[in-house]
Amino acid sequence: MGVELWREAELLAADAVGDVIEHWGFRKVLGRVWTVLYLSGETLSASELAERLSMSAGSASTTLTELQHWAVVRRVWKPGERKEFFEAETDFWKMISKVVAERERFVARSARDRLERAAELFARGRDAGSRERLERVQRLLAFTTAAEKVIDTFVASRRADFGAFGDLLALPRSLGTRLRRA
Amino acid sequence: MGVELWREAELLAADAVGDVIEHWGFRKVLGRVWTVLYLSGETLSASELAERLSMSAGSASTTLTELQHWAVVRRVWKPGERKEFFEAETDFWKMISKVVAERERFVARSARDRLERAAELFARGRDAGSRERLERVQRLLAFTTAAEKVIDTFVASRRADFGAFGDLLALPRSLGTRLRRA
DNA sequence: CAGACCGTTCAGAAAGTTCTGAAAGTTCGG
DNA sequence: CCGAACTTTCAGAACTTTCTGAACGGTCTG
Repeated sequence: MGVELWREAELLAADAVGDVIEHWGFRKVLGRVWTVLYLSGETLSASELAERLSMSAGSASTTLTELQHWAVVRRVWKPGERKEFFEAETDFWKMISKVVAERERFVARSARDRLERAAELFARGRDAGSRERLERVQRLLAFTTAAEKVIDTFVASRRADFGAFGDLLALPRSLGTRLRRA
Repeated sequence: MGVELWREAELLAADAVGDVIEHWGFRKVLGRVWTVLYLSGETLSASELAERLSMSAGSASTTLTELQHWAVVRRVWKPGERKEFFEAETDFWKMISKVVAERERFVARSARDRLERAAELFARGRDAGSRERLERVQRLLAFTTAAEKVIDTFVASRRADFGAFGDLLALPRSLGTRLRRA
């Protein structure tokens, strides 16, 4: 009877965390599963988790593998037990630095690659449009470089300073303004 | 003839930025439209943008309104012109602080509200499961409070320090360990 | 004040994502 | 090596998000 009460509360909390996690670009269930594990304070089996969150065995398997990949959940072997058990990681820094190091770095990198290809194409053009755009795409490139630097610093020191982005994107005064001054 | 060349490059760059922006939880088109505006360096009309990115007039309208909401694009009125024109915001800080202040704060807030309701429910339970879970959900609450503080500091100073999260979630030694010690 | 022009809205279409359930795969004890 | 216990994989279903295109409403011009 007491159990019904906290099961409801557990789902409420799990869903709240699920939303935050979804907002960070992951699936909601990832947050829900982690939360149920965290609140339980002990290890749980995949089937137990599937049952508590009414999800299929398949989904539980996929979700737990993914959580493990992000180092947010640990697989625990128990001697004598056929099933595998899982426990929540509680070191937030471990979790977030893995995500930032892997995922954010990847995004920044792939954006930079593509911007570089675009820059090359602009550089080939002889017309005014290409020349102007080349200059601006180079600003975007400087921006990705700065972003990569912030990511590295963050992973190393747990701090991020966005001051450097200040006016990286600002465009030089327009031709009209320049002429007026001269 | 020169134009064909840079139009392709422009789409490449726009799509690269689109991916980054999507990764941040917005629609890809938002990034694409901003990029075309940024690279062009001048104001463009909604129809011009729709044409360059092969999107419908409806989509262009919705997208531009949303970009404006995030203060990432400005609407510019030109005397004598029937259409409205748009230009890209280039002050990165303006853009990101608006997003963080509005969106991240909202997420943190709503997660906290729901965790508080869950805590109340756990507090009502008299059994051991509820008591243990109450303690842990309180750690999650402390976490959201810390997160809200980081957000405020970030908006005010352009810097974020995640050090405080360190061991906020860590659980006390388990019963077994405690007994072994005593 | 009729018609062209422009921006917005919204129902339904299209595209994209996530989940289920069943089948195949793996491991282990007997 | 058989069968039970458990996990993984994946095709298709269910759901969610995003886009299109047509209709509407406002505004300017001749």
